[in-house]
Amino acid sequence: MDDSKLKLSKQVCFPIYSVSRLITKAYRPYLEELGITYPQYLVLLVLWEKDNLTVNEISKKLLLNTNTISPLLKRLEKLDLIQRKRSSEDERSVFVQLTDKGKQLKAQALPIPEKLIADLESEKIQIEDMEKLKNMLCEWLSVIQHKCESSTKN
Amino acid sequence: MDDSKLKLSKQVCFPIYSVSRLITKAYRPYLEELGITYPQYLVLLVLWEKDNLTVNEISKKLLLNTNTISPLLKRLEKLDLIQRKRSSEDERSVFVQLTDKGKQLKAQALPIPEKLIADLESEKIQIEDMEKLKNMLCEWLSVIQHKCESSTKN
DNA sequence: TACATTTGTGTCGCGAACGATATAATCTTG
DNA sequence: CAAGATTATATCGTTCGCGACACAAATGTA
Repeated sequence: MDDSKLKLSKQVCFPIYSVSRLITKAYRPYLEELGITYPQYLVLLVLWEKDNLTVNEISKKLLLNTNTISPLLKRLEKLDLIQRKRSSEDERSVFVQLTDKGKQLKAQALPIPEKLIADLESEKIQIEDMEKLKNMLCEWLSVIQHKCESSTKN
Repeated sequence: MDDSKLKLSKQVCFPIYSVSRLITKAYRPYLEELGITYPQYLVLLVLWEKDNLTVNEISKKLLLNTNTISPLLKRLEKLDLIQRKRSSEDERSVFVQLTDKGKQLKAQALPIPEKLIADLESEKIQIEDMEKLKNMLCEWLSVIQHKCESSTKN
C-alpha cells in the first residue's frame, strides 16, 4: 500500500497548525500582562482600528462564527474593556464599543507586535520572509474562505 | 500615536491562525466519515507510520503536551482504535498500540490527503506553492519550537 | 539505605472553536 | 396584512489546548 502521503512530514496542514499554536503561545506572556487572551486581543485589534461595530461585523473580520465571538465578548465585557448595546434601528443587532479602559489598553498593546517579531525572528527566518509568508497565506486565505462559505452556510 | 502596527492586516499571526482553522474545517467532512477529529487524525498518522509508541513520543512528534494528548487518547481508546498498555520495564510509561480497527482505518484514510489538496488548490495557490509554504513553515517551526522549549519547560 | 530530584502520565479548570439548535426581529412574497 | 423565509445573536454540548498541579515510578546523591 502506498502510504507515503499519510506521513506526517508530508502534510501541509501540520506545520500551519503547529506554528499557529506556538505563535499564540509566544504572545501569551505579553498578553498576560494585559490580562487578555490571544482571541480577545484579536477582537480588540479590530475595535482599536474601528470602534462601535456589530457582533456580525467583528465575526466577519476575524472569520469566526458568532457562537465563538459571543461568549468571548461577554468575557471582555466582564473585564470592563467593552460594552454591548442593542441597536435601536434593528433590535437584532448588537453594537460593541470600547470602554475607556478598553481604549487605554491600546497604549499598552502598542509595543507588542515588535516584541513578537523580535522573539520569532532568527537567522533562518527574517522579517522579509515573514512578510512573504504573510502574503502567501493571505492569498490562500481568500481562496479557502470562499470555498468554505460556498460549502457551509452559517 | 503610531498605531499602524496594531492593524489586523499587518499581523503575520492572524492569517496563520485563520488558515489553520479553515484547513481543519476543510478536513472535517472527510474525517467525519471515519468518525474522528483532526487532532485524532494526527495521532493516527503518527501511529500508522510507527506503531507502539509511548504517550511521550507521540506528544513530542505532534508538539502537544501530554495533558492534551492523554484525554485525546482516551477518546481514541473508547472508539476502539487504539489500546494503552503500561510498560513493564518502566511502570511510568504507557505504550499506545493500534487495534485491528485502528489499522484498518488507514486504508480509508489513504485518499484524504489528495482530496484535501484538490479542495484547497486554486489558480492562485498551486501544489508547488503549498510545498514552498510548507518548507518555510517547517523551518520557522524548528526555530520557534526551540525558543519555546528554552523559555518554558514542560 | 534514606531523601531529594526528575520523569511520565494524568486530572482540573478555563477559554476557545464549532456544529446544531433556539429565539426574536426583520424582510419577502403572495 | 399574513405566513414563510431570512438575519442577528446567543445557548448547548463536545473536543481541543494549555497552565497549574498531583502522583507514582525511577534516578541521583549523600
